[in-house]
Amino acid sequence: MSKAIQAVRGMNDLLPETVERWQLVEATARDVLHAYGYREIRLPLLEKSELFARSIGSQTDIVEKEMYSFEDRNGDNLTLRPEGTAGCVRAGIENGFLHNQIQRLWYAGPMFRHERPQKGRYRQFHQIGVEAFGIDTPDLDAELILMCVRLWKSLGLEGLTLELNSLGTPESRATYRAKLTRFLKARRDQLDEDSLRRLEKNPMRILDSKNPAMQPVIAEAPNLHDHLDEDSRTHFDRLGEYLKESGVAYRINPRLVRGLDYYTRTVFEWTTDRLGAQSAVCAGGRFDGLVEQLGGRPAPAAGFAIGMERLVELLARQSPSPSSGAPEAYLVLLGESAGKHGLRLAECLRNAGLRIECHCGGGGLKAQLKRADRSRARFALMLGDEELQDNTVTVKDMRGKDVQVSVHQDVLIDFLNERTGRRVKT
RNA sequence: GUGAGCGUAGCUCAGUUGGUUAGAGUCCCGGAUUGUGAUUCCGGUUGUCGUGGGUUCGAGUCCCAUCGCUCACCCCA
Repeated sequence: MSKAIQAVRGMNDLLPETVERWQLVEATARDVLHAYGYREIRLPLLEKSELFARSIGSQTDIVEKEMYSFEDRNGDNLTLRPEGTAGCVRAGIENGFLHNQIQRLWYAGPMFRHERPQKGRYRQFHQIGVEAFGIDTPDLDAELILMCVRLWKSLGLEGLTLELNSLGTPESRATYRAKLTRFLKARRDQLDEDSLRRLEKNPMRILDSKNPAMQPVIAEAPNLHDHLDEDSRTHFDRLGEYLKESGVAYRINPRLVRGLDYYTRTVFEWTTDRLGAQSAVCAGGRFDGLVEQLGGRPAPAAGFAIGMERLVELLARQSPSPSSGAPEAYLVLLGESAGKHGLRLAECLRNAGLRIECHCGGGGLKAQLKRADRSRARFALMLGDEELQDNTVTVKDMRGKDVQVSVHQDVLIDFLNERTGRRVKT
C-alpha cells in the first residue's frame, strides 16, 4: 500500500449521515427565506484579493493573516472568499441591481479562513448569508431578526440568546474609539498582553476580553452607548420597540463588537452556551457605507450569516438524526432469470416515484436480506423462481413485525404506496 | 501565531515497575439441513503500536525531534 493522502487541515468531509441533517437545515432555511421574499443568488468562491481588503478592512485578522490568497496564471491576486457579504455587494454593483433599488438576497456555501481549527471553527466552513439593500429604517433590522426567530422555531432549536448593540456611525465610532484609547492608555499597566496588542489595532475588542483580571478596567471604561449620535440612538431604540412588539427577547450588550470594519449601527449575534468556545451561531448587522465604499452609489444595507457547522452541531445534540432518503424498498433477486426481470421491475417502481435499491452482485438470500436491512429500507421485495412463475413478489416488512405477504406484480405499486403512506389510494 | 492533552486493528479502546509470537469489543465475511435480515451461538480476516532518532541485553511502554488530531487562547459564523 502506498501512503494515503490526507485531507487538508481544517477541511472536513461531510459523510452521508451528516449530510442528511445539513439538507434538512438547508431546506428549512430556504423555505423561511422565501417566506420573506428573499431570493437566492450564487456567487464565485474566488474574488480579487483587493475586494476583501477594501470591505472587511486591511487591518483585520481575517485579511492580515487568515486569507487563502494566491496569484493565478495571469498574475492576478485572488482569494478564496473568507465571507460572503463583500462578493454579494460587488455583484450587486457590477450587475446594477443595487442602483436605487430594494433587494432582498440570500446565498449559501463554503467560506475559507486559515485559522487554527477547533470545535466549531474550521478552515473550510459554510454559511447561509442574507443581505438586504436599499432600506435604512430599523424595520428591516427587525425583519432580519424575525427571520432568524422563525428559522430557529422551524428547526426546533432551543437555547439561543439574542445579543444586540449599536456601533453608531463611522464618525461617532471614531470619536468613541479615540476616547476609549485615551482611557486605556492611561491604564496601560493594568492591561494584559492581548489587550496591549489590541490597543493600537482594535481597542474596542478589549471590552470583549475573557480575562477576569481585565474586568475591573473594562467596567470603568467609557460606554459606547453614551457616545452614539442622535440618529443611531433613535434607530436603535426603534428596533428595540419593534422587537418588543413582536415578542422577541434580547439582551443589549454594549461590548458586542463585530470584527469586520464595514459594520455600522445595528449589530447582533445569536449565541449558545452549548458549543464550547465558538458560541456564535449567527451574526450580522448594518453596513450602510459598504456599497459606496466598494464603488457603488450609496445604498444602505443590512444582513447576517449563519454558521452551518455550528447550527448543525447544535441541532445534532438536541434531536436524533433524521433518516430521510432511505429507500422505500430493497429488491432481493434470487437466480439468473430473476436478475434480468428485476432490473425492469425496479425501473417500473421508480417510474411510480418509489425509491428502490436493487441488489447487485448476486449472493444468497441471507446475505441479500442483510443488505436490505442495512439499506434502511422499509420493505424487502423478494423475486425468485417461485415468484416468477405466478408473477408475484414476496414483500417482507423489515421494520414492523415479521409480516410477509405475496403480492401480484400488477398491484405492487398500489400496495407499496399504501403501506408507505406516500399517497392515499383512491 | 501561543498553550495543553492525545496518537495501539476500518471504528471504540485495554496493554501491569520496560520482558516471549500485541489483546478485547465492534465492524466485515462464512456457518448453525437447501429461500428469510435485525437478536443468539460457532468460526475467520484485519496492525511498519503516527514517523524518525536515542537510552537499554530488550521499547507499544522511558527520552528527544517531527508530523497529525483534539480542546482552549486569539479570532469569528
